Amino acid sequence: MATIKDVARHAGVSSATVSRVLMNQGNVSAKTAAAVQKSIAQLGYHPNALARQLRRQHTQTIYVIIPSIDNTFFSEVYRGIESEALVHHYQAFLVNTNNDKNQENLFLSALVQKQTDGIISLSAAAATGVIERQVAGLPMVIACQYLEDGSLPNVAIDNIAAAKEAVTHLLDLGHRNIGCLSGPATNVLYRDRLTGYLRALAEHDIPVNMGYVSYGNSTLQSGYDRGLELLLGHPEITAVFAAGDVMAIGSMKAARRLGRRIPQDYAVVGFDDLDITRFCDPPLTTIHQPMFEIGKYSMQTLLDLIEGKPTQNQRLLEYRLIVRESTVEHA
Amino acid sequence: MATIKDVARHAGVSSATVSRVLMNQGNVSAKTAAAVQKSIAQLGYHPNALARQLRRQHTQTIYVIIPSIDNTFFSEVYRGIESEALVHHYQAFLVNTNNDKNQENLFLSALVQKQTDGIISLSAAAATGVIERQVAGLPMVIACQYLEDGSLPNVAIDNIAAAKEAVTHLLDLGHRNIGCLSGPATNVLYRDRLTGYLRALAEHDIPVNMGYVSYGNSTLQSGYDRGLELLLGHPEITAVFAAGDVMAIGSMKAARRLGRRIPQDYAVVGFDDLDITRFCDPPLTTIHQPMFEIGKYSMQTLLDLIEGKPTQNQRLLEYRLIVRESTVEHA
DNA sequence: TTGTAGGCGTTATCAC
DNA sequence: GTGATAACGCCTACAA
Repeated sequence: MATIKDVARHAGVSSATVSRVLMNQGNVSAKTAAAVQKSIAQLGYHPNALARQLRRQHTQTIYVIIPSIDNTFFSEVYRGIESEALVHHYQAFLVNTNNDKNQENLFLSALVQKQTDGIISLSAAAATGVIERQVAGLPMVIACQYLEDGSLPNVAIDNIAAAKEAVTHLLDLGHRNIGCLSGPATNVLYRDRLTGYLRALAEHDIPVNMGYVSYGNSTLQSGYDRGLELLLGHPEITAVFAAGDVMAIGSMKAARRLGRRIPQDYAVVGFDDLDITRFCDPPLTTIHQPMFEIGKYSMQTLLDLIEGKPTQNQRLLEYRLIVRESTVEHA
Repeated sequence: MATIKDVARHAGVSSATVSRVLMNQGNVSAKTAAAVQKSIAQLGYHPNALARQLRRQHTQTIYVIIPSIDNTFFSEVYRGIESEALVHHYQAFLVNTNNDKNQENLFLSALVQKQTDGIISLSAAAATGVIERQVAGLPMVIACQYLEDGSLPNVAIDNIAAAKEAVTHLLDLGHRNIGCLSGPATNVLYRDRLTGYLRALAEHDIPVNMGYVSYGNSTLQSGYDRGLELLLGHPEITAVFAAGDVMAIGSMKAARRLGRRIPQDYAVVGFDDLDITRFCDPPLTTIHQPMFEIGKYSMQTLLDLIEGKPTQNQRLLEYRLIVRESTVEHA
């Protein structure tokens, strides 16, 4: 690989001059500039980002930590991040943790070493405390999730309220035996949504049957498995609140398999409003999360952090219930 | 951020010694090693990867270029790459081009500058020639796609043969008016699948009606839109071959909207075998691609390239037709 | 307008 | 076993 010195030699100037034309920071005669450009082209020279960043002490780079790359929810959030990053001339890269706490830790530590300018994490699996110690001083924001001690800025929606609204919708339709397909209890997000579910029931004086709540892992298969169990174990259930669209869709297949018609025999409401919810049969009633905006605001917050500006520690965006055809009045 | 010098000073040794314990490369007395470790912990020192990589001239890092992060097909391929990378102590990062040729070019050049050890691209949108010139010498392999001049190693399946098999399945069921939902004609992949479609028809002496083929962009919405058009413009069509599951699923909604029953009135076959195909209604007949293996072999090929070993220039993996309930004998 | 030189944080090669 | 020291490729005072 050609270095700046090679270019300098080739153009018969000093490396300082080459550097100047590289950052086209005036102070170079048009003539030398042209010569240098020519040499650059001829040698196929690319500046070495490692050296440059080492020297400049910043990278114009941020990394996004994603818990599971195969959930389109995260893709959409990421698109928001990316678009905002682009505007500010930052390059966004991605890492995938596969929902693995160790992976997350590993990446966190790798990223500090990589001297990136900042991190946005869509995961908060690693223990609180560990995270902050890892990144010690490196700008970082959490999106969609949050740390329970509130130590890192985060942007998300109010998951408790949203879940409560979803379940209330079911209650308003007359359902009384409502199942809950939750995610791993280790995840604040799912704990919050479960809380919302419980609160909605409480407000309607419906006694809680913990046998009605099942913990999956937000895959289609687990939505199917847990959904099947739920229906088999508690056939009196007429509606289900799934704490994620992916599980909701999995559970719809389980219901079909048992001969339940959706929504007449079994109403289902999801969470997230993934694209696919408009295309499944029937289209899914769900909570819409402003994924793109979450991404965008996370990036803005991160930029503020990077630039040392004061930042809001928590930003809650608007969600809304989208009623489609998977829910209907209880017969 | 503490540097190696800070640690050295704190432990009362030279930075060379600290470096030695960092790479625990013997030649350090147990006692000093312990002292150094202690200082490292106390100062919360993390080696600066930039400096290290600059010095070492390699990064133990590879980047994967993904055309659209929201297609779970790529996620699965990526998982294969990642798992293989892990084994060989490489860190895999991701970049997303949003199917944008300029983005792809931009990233290519950014990655060269980043001095990454290698690139796996699941996209080949940038013009042939441009790509090679960009990466000039940097190990790179293409997965799922390929360059038409064969200049970069690639691993994929035989898309022509696979598409032909899918369409032949439809023909064998007695369908004669078969639509084709293709992707952008600028993409070799979709051109290949279209070729497969045409060959199957030719082999059965079915005259081709180019009005039966429609070009979408592999989103659900576009599957729906193009599917609707197709059915509206050519109601005699009884089956469709979609060159991707995502479009297939979109088109199923279009068919339902027009009152067509799947598969009785409208048979549909997809391509890829995404997870979701097992969970939609009816489950989708499709071509299974060994996504994880594609990823794994790409990474292996890349490693060979990095280590200067000889590599196969093209590796074609096994696909297979999975018949589910979205296709049935033509009435 | 241009060149010289020092340093970013490491590691590797020498000596001792 | 340990410590100077040079170098990786670049940028930026400072001089000229």
